[in-house]
Amino acid sequence: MATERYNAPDREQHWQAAWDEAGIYIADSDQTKPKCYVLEMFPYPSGRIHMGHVRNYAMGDVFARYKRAKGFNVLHPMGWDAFGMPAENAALERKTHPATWTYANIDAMKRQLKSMGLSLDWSREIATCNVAYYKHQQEIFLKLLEKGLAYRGPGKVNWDPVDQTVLANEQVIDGRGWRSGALVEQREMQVWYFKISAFADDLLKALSALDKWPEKVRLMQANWIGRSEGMSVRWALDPKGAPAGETEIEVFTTRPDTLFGASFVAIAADHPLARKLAEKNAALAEFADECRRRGTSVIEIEKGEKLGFDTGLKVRHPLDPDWLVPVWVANFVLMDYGTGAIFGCPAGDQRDLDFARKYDLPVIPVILPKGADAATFEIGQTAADGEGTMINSLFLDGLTTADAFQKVADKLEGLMLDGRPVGQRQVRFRLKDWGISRQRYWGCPVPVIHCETCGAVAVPAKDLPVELPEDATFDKPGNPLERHPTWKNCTCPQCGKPARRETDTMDTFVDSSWYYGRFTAPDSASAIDAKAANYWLPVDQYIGGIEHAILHLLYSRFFWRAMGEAGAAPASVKEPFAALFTQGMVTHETYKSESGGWLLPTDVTIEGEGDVRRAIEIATGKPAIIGSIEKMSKSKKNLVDPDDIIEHWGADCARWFMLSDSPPERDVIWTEAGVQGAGRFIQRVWRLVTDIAERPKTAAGGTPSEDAMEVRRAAHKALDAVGRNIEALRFNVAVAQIYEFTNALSAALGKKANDLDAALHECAVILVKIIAPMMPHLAEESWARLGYNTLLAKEPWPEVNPALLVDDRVTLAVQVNGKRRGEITLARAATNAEAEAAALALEPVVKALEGRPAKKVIVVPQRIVNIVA
RNA sequence: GCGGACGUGGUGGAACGGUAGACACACAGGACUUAAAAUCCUGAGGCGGAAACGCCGUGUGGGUUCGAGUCCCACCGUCCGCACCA
Repeated sequence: MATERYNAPDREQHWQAAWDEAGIYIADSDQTKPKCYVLEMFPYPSGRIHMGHVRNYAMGDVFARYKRAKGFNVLHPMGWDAFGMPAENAALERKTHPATWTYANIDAMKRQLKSMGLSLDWSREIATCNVAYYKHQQEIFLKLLEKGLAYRGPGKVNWDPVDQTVLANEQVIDGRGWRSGALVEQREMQVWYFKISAFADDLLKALSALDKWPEKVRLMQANWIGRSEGMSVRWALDPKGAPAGETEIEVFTTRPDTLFGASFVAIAADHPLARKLAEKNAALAEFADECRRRGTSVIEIEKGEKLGFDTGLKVRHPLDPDWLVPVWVANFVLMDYGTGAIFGCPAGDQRDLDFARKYDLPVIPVILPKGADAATFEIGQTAADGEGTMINSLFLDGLTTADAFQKVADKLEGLMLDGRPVGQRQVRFRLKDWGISRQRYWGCPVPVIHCETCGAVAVPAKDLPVELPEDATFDKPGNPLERHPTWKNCTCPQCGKPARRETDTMDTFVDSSWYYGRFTAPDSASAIDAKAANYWLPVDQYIGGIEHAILHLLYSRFFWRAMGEAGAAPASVKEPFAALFTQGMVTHETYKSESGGWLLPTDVTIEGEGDVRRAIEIATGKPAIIGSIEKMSKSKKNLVDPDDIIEHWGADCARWFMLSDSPPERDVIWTEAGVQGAGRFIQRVWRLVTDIAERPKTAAGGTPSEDAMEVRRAAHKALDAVGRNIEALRFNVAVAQIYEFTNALSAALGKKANDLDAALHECAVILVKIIAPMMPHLAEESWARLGYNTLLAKEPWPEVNPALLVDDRVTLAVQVNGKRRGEITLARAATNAEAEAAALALEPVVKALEGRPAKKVIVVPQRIVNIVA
């Protein structure tokens, strides 16, 4: 029967308008209902959405629509992470104001997102660059300042000479700015910090309760926070050659048990002692400069050698004053971890061993590994850094490494040097305070005034917000606030004298550290409405890219805690995100022209298949090179524009393809064939629905036919499986279940039972409802076609009929010695004895047994029979 | 170097310790058509065989188990993260 093709672009616009008009995605203010807060990481308004967004938001939308159908009051908001460098770069390049550029991008992207048919509550839209948002951020900042959770301090900062801005350590990649790619220089300046280190222990401990987070993200955060138990140990400096006033070196170690294996002490190039020595030692100064130039990134240091410089100074061993140990400056010792000084135990640490071998320093074995022979044990090129028994360590000999730790720690805490204990047990974290100062315009101004008399003074509440001046100039790099003629001039709120406004703005990670809270009451007069936050938070399902595993997610966890302590948010909710899902990237083949330039997928045509598959550059007709499959990126031009796809195939098609096949946490490869497949399925559903809609809807009485029962069982099994798989975000498996059910439904169309039409209608309704979260427009159109005049988007998820989930006959595999020999089909209720008898009677089984009796028969009901011969 | 993840057909991938390869893509053959597209049907892990069927098969080698893609050990490979964290 001929059916008109489903015209996706046309119907999609129709239904989007209908949804908008009905306002069905506005979250209900009734706080007595069970709630579900679904959130995808909000986008930076770059101007266009990309396929990664499509995937991210499609996933969140499926979850949100499903939960809505399950009766939850769903909050599914969207906003814009709208501050940041690109707007300022655009201003520089195109002479448009960052605000103009940003809001134009927001408009364009909002239109694109709307065309995807996402069930978003746009009434809660937030743009972080809007003063309505950032004025609250300034209030929060001042509360943190009051609590001592924000502070200004000196810091060695990473200076990006291209972006003219400070980068957090975390934002420097391979010694280069993570956005600009420029080589980063070290600079010393006064900057603003958030005291995330004060929460290190809590942020670490609370990770274990985040059981709906991926294990790998929790692990990455735990490693990032980096708790280590050790002790600080003070080494007296031998006066010979020591600069005036320098009498000791304090090191931090996690292995005080290996103290008797010490053969050197190494300090960082930036250690105060090294600096003093360098003043009078040109060679050392040169060495220290070299260390700074090399940066601190792992890869550079790894490729380079471990370098040291012998200062000629000596320190006295804390447990043996007659034992003098040389002091070196080493490039692998970092000033900002621990005390910037270590003691080297080559026998117990691989890095120290490499260093000792290179500079010919003594290697004293102090740990005898388990199973090693004391008489013959020696250290070659591999350090014994594990557990074992202490040797060559005087009073520690014979103890385990763990016992030795405690014994030596006790001893050092009892020993005195200049009236203070030589050693102290300490817990240290590698997590450093979060530097938030940015020397740029397009960010939230830090609401502080600098007065020569009063120092840094908070802007009084009545003077908030501190708004960005609109008439800044963007004709050259650097901070437009700094060079603005009037904006920074003000009077001190305390003494009234002329003063200077802080020109730093905040890191955009601050903006995204609390937006999820603002969404719960976006118009609240205070930053956070406690009642709304308590109802909606935590976010029940947060979805975003793995690239935010540490920074954004850790900052948010910290910031919500800090807001709680400062009274800016209810302290009852500690963790903002109850469940986290990190989706994989969208990848695509890359293409290059003969001359080596990257080509867009739309610049080439593909001919042939498999081994003879080749690409032709359309513009020139010349062969193009098919490259590797990579993450879609502007630089490699392997982009597919969501607009093109949606215009041609429809949003449902793009959504469906994004959810099919690849597990959501893994990368998905965008292929033309895949989209076509999704498009075909849409037409197939449409034909099915149309066919069924044209049948009479009468129900037949009497005993249901087996044909009807069969297709109904398929429907309810799919319904059950799809629900559970959406709940678990296993969209690819849910898609497969739907395909399977669709196949069963197609097959049933040709059957003739007189009660079939009623069953088919029931099945079509189920089909339409289970595809609805993924392909909402097609589902809505199908729903109407089936004769309903309500909005499907408001319909509940169907109830599973448990009786239809079980088959009355089941097939069991029959194995002999674990090898499959056949199968038997039995009544579901068959006993084990019946199953055993049926299995043993099976011809291939008789043959395999060759007349031997079965030694043992294992029957797993409804699954398998295994005969052990 | 450290930490983590992953290895299943031509491809993407399924598989509570229980019939490996569901489902899809690509492919081949057939039906419909003047033809194509669309659609429908059929086939397909490898080897051998006309077939029945047999053997092999989830990176490699061991182990646990009646039974291992799944659990354990060792290795190989690929990918990701990283701040030599003392």
